[in-house]
Amino acid sequence: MAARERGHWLASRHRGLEHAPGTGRRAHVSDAAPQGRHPARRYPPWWFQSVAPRHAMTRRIVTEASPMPVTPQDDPYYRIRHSLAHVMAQAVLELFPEGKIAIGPPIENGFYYDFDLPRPLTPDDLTAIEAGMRRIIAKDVPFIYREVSPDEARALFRDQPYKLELIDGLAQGLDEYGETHHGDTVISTYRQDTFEDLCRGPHVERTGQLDPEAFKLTGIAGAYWRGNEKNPQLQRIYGTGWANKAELDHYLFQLEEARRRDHRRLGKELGLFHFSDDIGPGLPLFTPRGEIIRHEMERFVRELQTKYGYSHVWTGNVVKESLYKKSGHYDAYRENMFPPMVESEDLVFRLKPMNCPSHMTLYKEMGIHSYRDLPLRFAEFATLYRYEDSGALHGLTRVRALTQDDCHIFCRPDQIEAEFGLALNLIREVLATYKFGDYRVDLSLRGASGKYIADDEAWDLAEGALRSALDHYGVQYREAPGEAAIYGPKADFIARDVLGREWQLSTIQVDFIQPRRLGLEYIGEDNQPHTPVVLHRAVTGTTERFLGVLIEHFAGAFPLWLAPVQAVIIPITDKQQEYAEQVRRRLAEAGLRVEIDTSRDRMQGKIRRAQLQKIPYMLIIGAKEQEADAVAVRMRSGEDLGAIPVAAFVERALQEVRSRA
RNA sequence: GCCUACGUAGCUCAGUCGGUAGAGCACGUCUUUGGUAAAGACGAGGUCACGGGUUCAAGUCCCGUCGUAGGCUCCA
Repeated sequence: MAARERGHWLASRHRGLEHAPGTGRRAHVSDAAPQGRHPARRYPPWWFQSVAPRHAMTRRIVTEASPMPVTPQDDPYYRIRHSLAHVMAQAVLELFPEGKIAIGPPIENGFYYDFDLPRPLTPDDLTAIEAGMRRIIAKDVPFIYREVSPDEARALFRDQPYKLELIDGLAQGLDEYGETHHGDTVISTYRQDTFEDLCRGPHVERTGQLDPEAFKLTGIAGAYWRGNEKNPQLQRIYGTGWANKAELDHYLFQLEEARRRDHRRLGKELGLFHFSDDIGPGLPLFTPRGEIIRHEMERFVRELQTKYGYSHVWTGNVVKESLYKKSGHYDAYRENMFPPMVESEDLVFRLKPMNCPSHMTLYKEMGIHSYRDLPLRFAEFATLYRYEDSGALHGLTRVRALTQDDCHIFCRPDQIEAEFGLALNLIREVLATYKFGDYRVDLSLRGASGKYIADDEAWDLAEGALRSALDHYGVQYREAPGEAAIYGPKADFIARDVLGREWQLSTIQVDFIQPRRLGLEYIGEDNQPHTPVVLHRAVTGTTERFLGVLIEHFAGAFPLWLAPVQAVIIPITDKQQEYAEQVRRRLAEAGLRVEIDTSRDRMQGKIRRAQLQKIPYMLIIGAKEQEADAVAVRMRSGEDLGAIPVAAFVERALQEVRSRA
């Protein structure tokens, strides 16, 4: 059903930009059924994969063609987790002897197994299953390997339809995920105790080698057989498994830390935004404090864009539906647009789900363009509206009203490399300011499939330009064949936050197709009309989503320039009220966001509240400070700077704001 | 959209076998005027998401709707 499958030229054109860059949430290594065609990823046990699969899934917006399986070579926990999956399957079958088993691989942090069971599982079942697993472990039975012929395998699993399907695939040289398998296919099984499973291993030698205190079943979820929504939905049980209890505890602690940083929780605690049933799902409301952060974020990108030679345009929020019929979005994107506003049969409007048709229309309306006028860089911070599936909504990171820091660069083919480099620099500066020091770049290229627009010359030109720009700026990148947009290659910037979770933030895409389709032109040196190239580019992606990421990245403790309240004045007694107001006015006039805590609490209470609100500076004012025209500065870190003259504090704070430190 | 669970005061949560609703924080009033993470007392605050149903009686049981959470799918 997806346009991409129909091979429409627009189908993946917006994968990134028109779709909030980075909202793309593709399968993550730990969750979806492995597809087995990605290179193995190596990681130490305490690296960022230590975040729970469930969290990782919602947080890691990494663009992967398909999830990468954990493989025995690169994961010391493979045997433990794979063995736990088998033990769990045995425990489940002991409870449901008629249950059907599907697949159960090890994943980051643990394992899962998919079942087709006569009734839905409940959390109580998990407890019973865990108990069953411990009994099996206590038996200390061996894992026994054997190879079988396809016919033997079919006989062995005659009551297991999912296994039979796997066996048929194996017999045809496919692996267990239906992918082409390299080398000879050997059908093998592992048996422990009463449970024998189709499996290539490896496993631990005996169940007794599994620590009964080092695993935990973490959740029940629906999952489609082989990840295809047309297939029956199975019940998946997730578990986490480690070498010992200390490791499990460490992992659970990290989960707790991730929960503590959850932007939905912090957004509420810090009073930044709300969702309301009266407004609608996926439509966030920003409080005065939340709006300040949005404003500062946009102001920062706007300032930089201006410095880099971008101009800003405004194309509104409502567009005639007919434009999207011309651009092709109507067919490819209709499902994700809010329903039409019908004035008459010939006059139908839509809320704008992406900027590019509007920007390209503006380009045309502005008259005939000379090659000398290019590049034209149209940036915009308009809010777009997309009717996301209800099940896809998630806090600020997946919303139905999203504000992109979007830009369309109209240029000549020979300008692509320079424009790419310009965008690259801009992105690097922005990410550095937000303290995303660790990021990587995926260069998404054409794959073998036929979904790409055929124009080898244009593709080669675009790819060459991207490569040389990346090389020129010394950016390391990983090639991702088959990940390009249909109309051209792109570069996705994947940043890692302080917890090591990855987020696709920025993206730069090269589009040779849409400008042609919408009839854009410029007059070349040869006095002939030419079609410009359009670069789609986003820096932080969308304000909403990036704010969600920032909240988690900073755990709500924003740097001074972003902090909604930069300083709170804490008078020790009522006698300092007047002086406090005087100080407040001086700071406000200097451009600082400052409040006085006028509550009747004692100083300790006011400090506590300011700490919990993660306000960068607490300015304590008592008789001594009033005497000295000073404030006693306590920082959010707990550090006490002692009494500082008001003017000196203003200077210090302004410097910190200006440098966006 | 699909699977499962959840929805009780502004927030975080308790509420047993069906018998007219509870705590802490926040909020208000009063007392306390304080030196770096919570002073004390009193008070107000709920159509138990919404709509049906069963029952003498529903926060509690059943059905539907909406929303949220964790996954799956999607992400053009």
